[in-house]
Amino acid sequence: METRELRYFVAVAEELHFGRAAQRLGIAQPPLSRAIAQLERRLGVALLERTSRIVALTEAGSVLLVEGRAALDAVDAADRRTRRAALAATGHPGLVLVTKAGASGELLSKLLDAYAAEPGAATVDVLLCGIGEQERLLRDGRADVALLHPPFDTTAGIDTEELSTEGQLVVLPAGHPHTRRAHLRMADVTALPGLPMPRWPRLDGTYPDGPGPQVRDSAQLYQLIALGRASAVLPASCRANLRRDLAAVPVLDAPRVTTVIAWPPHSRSRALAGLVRAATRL
Amino acid sequence: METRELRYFVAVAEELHFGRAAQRLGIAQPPLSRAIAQLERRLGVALLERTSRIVALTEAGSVLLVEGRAALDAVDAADRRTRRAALAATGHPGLVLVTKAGASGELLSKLLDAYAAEPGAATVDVLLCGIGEQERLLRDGRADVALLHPPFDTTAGIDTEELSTEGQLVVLPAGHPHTRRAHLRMADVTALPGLPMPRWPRLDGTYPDGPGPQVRDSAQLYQLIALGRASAVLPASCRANLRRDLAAVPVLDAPRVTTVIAWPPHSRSRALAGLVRAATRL
DNA sequence: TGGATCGATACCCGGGAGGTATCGATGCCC
DNA sequence: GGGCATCGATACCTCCCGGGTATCGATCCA
Repeated sequence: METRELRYFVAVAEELHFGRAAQRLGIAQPPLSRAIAQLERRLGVALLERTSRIVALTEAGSVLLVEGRAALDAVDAADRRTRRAALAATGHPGLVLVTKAGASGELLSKLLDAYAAEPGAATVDVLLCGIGEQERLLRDGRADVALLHPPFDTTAGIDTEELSTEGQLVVLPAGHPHTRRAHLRMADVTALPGLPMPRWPRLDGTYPDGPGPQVRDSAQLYQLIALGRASAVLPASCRANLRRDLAAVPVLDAPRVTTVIAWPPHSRSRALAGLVRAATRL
Repeated sequence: METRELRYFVAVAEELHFGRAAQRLGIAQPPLSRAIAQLERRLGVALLERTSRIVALTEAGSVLLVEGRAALDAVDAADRRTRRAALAATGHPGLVLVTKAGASGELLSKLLDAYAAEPGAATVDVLLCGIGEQERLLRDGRADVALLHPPFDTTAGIDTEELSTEGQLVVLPAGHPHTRRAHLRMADVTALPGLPMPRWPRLDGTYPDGPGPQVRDSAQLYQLIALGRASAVLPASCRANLRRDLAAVPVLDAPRVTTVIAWPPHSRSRALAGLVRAATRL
């Protein structure tokens, strides 16, 4: 199976429309039809049910969609990591670390400092991304290492090492009456009148239903809280970089948040090993 | 990057010889040289240092060897799993479970029984393999699920769930004086006079140096122990299927052996989920 | 029933993958 | 040190296959 065939199949399987898929791939529709037919012939498996009106995945087709995406990611990763290895040989950057914007800021800076202090440390580029993207970036080679928060972030097929756990705070507008309390309980902060929890986007970009406002990043979230339109329960380390117009109160019975450092399996990089070692010694 | 290019590169990188690699691939040497040159041109990276006498990997080349193998495994896995999904739709087999011959026999049969008793259980084919092969089989799609014994088996990039831990026994010829003891300690069994620990092959098939006999599987091992040429410390479950002419004594301070059930990440199969569920309920 | 939509088919063209012959460099051996 | 063997690169040819355009055939809708 050639990667070209896989790319074509994934495009059709995602669009469920040969015309649009061909457009996305930058080719005409007939060669795409032929390529898919040939792939099916070679596999000896029907991947798509097609009438002239509707295209649908067979059982085998949906398996190939999932597996094919993973395989394409692996090929992309091989490409990117090879290019980066060549750059590294010419003295260039070392590692790309990816984490969610606003998460574990303090831990991250401590980690970067600790690693930079090691002899022979590589440079570390920090890449901030949205929710749930880290795994993808690790898998297709755009990043070497990530800070994740299981179980919110999935860690399937990724090697991890636990770094820290921390409690959570509720973040409120500065003047809110609850901010005079030393601590609160979840029961106090769910359904605060007028301060609903915000809704974060799912992986596909859509938002769940509910009363809270839609937010895409922590800047939006803080803005909304400052405006008195929302509240949020966040890991304790967010306090370090909280805006002046917000206040935070510990929530005793909120689940503790763990932070792990994660990297793709079978990585042989010395730089990565050093960073992980520095992280576990924090 | 096309899988053909990757296959070609991996062949050359493993042989470090264009002629032999071409032979292995079933093509002539010139197109292979050109394909590698083109791959290097497209990546913009030197992968091989070649004189007319010697071919060596560059730093980037060894990265691509590791990553390329992983990518090819992923492509193979996509192929195999798609084919098997199509078979499954026609009522055919369900899962392939791989484990080391002779290991966790009792656990395995309990697992198979428990799963078979579930409504809608798929058929499970059992595949027995040598040391350290399981990970590969899982990764390239020849198996769906494995029983592993970390830390002896590597579990990088694989999802696992712990099933059991058990102590270890020393296996001795039936008449050996130690077999009258209720239990022993490691100090008693290392360096038993005339009964050295056997040497198992490494991943590449070579054997470490040492006094013990070379063994490739448990049948060979048992034969040698029965002959009074070796002894071995094995998981307690081996007692169930021990030969009559062997005896086993618990070793109190031997490290406990854990058995995990392992499967490739991002598996969506209902059958696999059912098997894992059955396993964790044992 | 006629038109619009959409995948499949027919047919053609060009690039590239693979082959053979040969070159050029390097190490070895007498 | 010169002749030779080894081995990767290059030159050149062929043919297959990937991609394009034109068109067909089926299906849904008005």
